[in-house]
Amino acid sequence: MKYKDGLSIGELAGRTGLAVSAIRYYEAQGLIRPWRNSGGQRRFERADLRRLSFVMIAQQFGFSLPEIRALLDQLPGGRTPTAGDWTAIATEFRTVLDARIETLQKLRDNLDGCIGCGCLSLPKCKLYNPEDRAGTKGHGPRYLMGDRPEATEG
Amino acid sequence: MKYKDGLSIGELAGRTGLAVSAIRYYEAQGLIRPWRNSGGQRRFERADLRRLSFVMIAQQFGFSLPEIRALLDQLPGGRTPTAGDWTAIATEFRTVLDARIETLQKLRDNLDGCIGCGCLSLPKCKLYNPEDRAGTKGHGPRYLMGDRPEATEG
DNA sequence: ATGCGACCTAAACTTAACTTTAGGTCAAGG
DNA sequence: CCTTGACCTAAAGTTAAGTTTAGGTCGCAT
Repeated sequence: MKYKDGLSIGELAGRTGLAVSAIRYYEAQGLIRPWRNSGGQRRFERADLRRLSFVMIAQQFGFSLPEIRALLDQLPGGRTPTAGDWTAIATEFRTVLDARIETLQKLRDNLDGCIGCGCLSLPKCKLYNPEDRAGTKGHGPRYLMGDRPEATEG
Repeated sequence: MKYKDGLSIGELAGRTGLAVSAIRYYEAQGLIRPWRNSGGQRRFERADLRRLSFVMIAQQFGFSLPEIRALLDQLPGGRTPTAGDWTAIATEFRTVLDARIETLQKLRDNLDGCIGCGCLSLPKCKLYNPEDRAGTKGHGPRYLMGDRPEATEG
């Protein structure tokens, strides 16, 4: 198959290491927009290799497909993205990554403090709601590593 | 209800911020082992507050319930865990955390390099299989951010 | 002793991110 | 022309980590 005709889904799968079914799923989620040839088969641009690779990397960082889609939607619509287009996204990406590293470091430091003092459950323990990730379901506050501040220890 | 009689599941839920259904689920997964009163209702030790808090923290760090269970299984069986018992687990925990932070930093640094050079898809890009988390399903290697090393860029 | 909220079990439902299956079509080689 | 593997769609299945529902029981205050 000539490059001008685009890549088949199997070729894309071979290049990226993704399963064919996963690529179809990504299309259904709006992460990628192949066109169809006369026979109804998907055809992809070479730039889609980069798009899919970005999806894979972002997933490793814990991004959900909708989040990744939001990032990809910033790429230009009418033309093949340039290195500059990708750099803009990578920069945004990096900001999130920096924040995540910082959060982990803070958590680790709190844990260090708790190892040192052996508390791990008392109100003075700093491991209270360190990150809001787990509390996003509307269940109210969660009191970590033991009792609530006003509770007495038995 | 007196403390000697243990805590009810509702009390435990109120203290930890967890849903009652979640606590029952954790029991089903072997993370916690309440006894039953004469009427068949669950009764928990106060030490279980700490156990559940640990579960919540470990989840924030991305641990799965089976992984958390493996950690908790290291606690002594016959007696209430001491601060020292918890410290041993927290130390192990910290090791994993350090490794995770280091991985993220490496990834970020690779991303930095790519922002600088604008490659983001060429074989020289370092963002190849940076972490094995995504590749644990037996799908073979995944080639990130574009083409495989031997592929020609079009 | 009675009513009501807290509790019980079992089973079905939920979401994300896919894979698998079933039944058919396309495309390229011999 | 014919076969065969790659491709198509739609729908059902999968896993983790729970929640929700349905139908009943417990326990405590009045």
